[in-house]
Amino acid sequence: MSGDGASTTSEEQVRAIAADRAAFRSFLRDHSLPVTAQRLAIADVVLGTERHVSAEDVAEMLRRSGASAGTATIYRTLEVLVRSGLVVERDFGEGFKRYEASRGVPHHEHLLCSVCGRVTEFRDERLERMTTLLAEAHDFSRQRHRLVIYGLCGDCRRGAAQRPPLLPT
Amino acid sequence: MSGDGASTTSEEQVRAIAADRAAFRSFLRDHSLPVTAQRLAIADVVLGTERHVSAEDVAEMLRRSGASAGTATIYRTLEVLVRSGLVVERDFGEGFKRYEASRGVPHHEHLLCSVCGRVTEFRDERLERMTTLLAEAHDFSRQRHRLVIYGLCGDCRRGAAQRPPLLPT
DNA sequence: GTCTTTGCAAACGATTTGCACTAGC
DNA sequence: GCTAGTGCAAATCGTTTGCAAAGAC
Repeated sequence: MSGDGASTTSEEQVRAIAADRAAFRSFLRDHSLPVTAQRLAIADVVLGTERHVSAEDVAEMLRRSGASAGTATIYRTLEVLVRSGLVVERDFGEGFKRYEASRGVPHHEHLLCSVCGRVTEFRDERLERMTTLLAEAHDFSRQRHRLVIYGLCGDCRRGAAQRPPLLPT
Repeated sequence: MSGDGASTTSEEQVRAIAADRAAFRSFLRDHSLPVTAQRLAIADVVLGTERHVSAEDVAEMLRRSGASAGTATIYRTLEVLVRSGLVVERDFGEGFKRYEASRGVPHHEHLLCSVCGRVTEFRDERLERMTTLLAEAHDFSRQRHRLVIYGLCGDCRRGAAQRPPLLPT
């Protein structure tokens, strides 16, 4: 589980991404949904990055890769990706949604850098248990929870990256 | 710290609310901001409830109390209230913001009922410490955090309140 | 060929802003 | 009276939807 910045794409990740792409094609077929060039291009972009991308990021990344798709198509395809379970929708209270390849990874928390917008993930078992107990203590049945820690990432604290979130390579 | 539902307004709360209203007037004077009827009406509504209200809720509550203010004024006044420190802005990822009287209460977490929209607050010291440590472990300087636990409140679990969030009395 | 997707443009909901008018102080 | 606030309407932003043309199977 790594951040949004450095794209240290390991052998293993390459395999995981390829698997996800194949899974999406299967999902489309299994649900009798046409496999269109746009859907594949959008899936490639979202499944191919570690980043937590916005719909606008996706449009930008498509443009860079030569492909393109209308705004409506991007949103509609992101919805399909979410339904397929390959992508998770996130709302960090920034005024827009972000989408993250789920990679079959269990629930995890997020650190959001207030300066560069970089998102880092981490998982903590104690937190899982704690939220269940806290909910119970207040007569709630916990369904899910969301923890976001806002702060400065290492780079920004050291004055390195004062720039806006870098789009992926 | 109680929920949004039952308005068990205790003696102490009445005093706290009165104090907040006075504090807002002082804030306006101290900053050479005109004390207008609209500002006071909006402050009364937001400071006078335990609920986490949306801008629309405020409009509705104003209407009920006989007062009224344009949408723009509501948003502009909410901003002043937030700047004064008497009110805190919240985003639970619902597509709109909520505002909560801060009452000088320290940071706390929220439980949000997926059925009736009720919000319950709680505070947990371990969580405060834990988030700082978690951030450090990932080379982040923690500024603040936000935890929301989504689930079913007791009433909704028992099938009691299937209705939308009740506006306050 | 039939049925779904696509893309554009219009529609949306929450929030913000421009500007003539009104009200604090 | 001078300055700041108010209200309305228009504008904005992210996202959704209607609909004719285009593409998957």
